[in-house]
Amino acid sequence: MFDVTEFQARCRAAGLALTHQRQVIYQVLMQARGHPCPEVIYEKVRKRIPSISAGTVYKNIKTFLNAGLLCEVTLHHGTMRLETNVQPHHHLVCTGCRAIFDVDSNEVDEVQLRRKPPKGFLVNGYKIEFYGLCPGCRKRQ
Amino acid sequence: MFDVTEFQARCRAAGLALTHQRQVIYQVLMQARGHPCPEVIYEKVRKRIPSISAGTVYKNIKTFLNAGLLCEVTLHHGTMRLETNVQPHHHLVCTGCRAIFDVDSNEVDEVQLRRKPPKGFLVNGYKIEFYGLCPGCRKRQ
DNA sequence: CTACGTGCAAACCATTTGCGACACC
DNA sequence: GGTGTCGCAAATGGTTTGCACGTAG
Repeated sequence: MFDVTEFQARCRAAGLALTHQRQVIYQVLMQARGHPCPEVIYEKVRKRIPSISAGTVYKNIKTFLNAGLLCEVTLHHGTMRLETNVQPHHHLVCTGCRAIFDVDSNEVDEVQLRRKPPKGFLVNGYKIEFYGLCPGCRKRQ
Repeated sequence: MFDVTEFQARCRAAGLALTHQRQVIYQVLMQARGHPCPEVIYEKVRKRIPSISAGTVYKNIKTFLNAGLLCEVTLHHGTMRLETNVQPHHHLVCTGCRAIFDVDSNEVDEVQLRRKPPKGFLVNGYKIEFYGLCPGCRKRQ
């Protein structure tokens, strides 16, 4: 699951100091189910380091994003949804409670743009979001 | 482009009063290039109705969303990105400047989940987001 | 005339920033 | 020992809310 040695190595590779706070934040991120937002992370981290500040959590999340240790679920502005799964994959989103589930790349067919993208746009990849209702929200309706 | 009569009809159908503010907001939304956030809309509306308040714009955007006159680009929390194109379609997102372009459904292949979604999840549809760099951001790099 | 819509101002929440103190390397 | 990191607290930015007044139906 969480491998300190590997985390150390990755930090060193990125030129980042290996602080206790960072280890805990990363560990919490890895162990978090779903695709937590920074606030949730902050809450969980605070259980282990009560004195930690929100600023530190936000700063380190940004640092991890820059270092490629973390991914943002979408690129749109707003509340971040995070995941340590850096491998390309897709998402299944509940339109009711906005829960997010992972869908492996090999579970869906390859997609290709039939036409050329607009003048000069360079396409690097894509993500698919499937929408629907999770079991809980289905019952509630 | 903007058809007052149709807007009237849609408002009546949804049981909404036809106010001047609403007409201007909707018109601005329709004429807006890209996928504007509420703030941008607010700015543009304010040029025509300087006395309008941000609250009114936000309230009406919510109203339009409920009435199905408007779509949110993503379901994730945070800053809204809006579009009046209610037809299903996909997006091309610039990872540099976060600009969003539309991609018509018939420009990409149909996608199917190869495996069953998690226990009891009911899938209604999907959206594809292509990522890349727009011409402007390509130059800048 | 009455319910719905508007403007205003304050509140809210997530996130960012600046800075002095502290810890990793 | 010096740069990078932390904690704190204040600032910011987007969005929401409550309420008194105004207007569409």
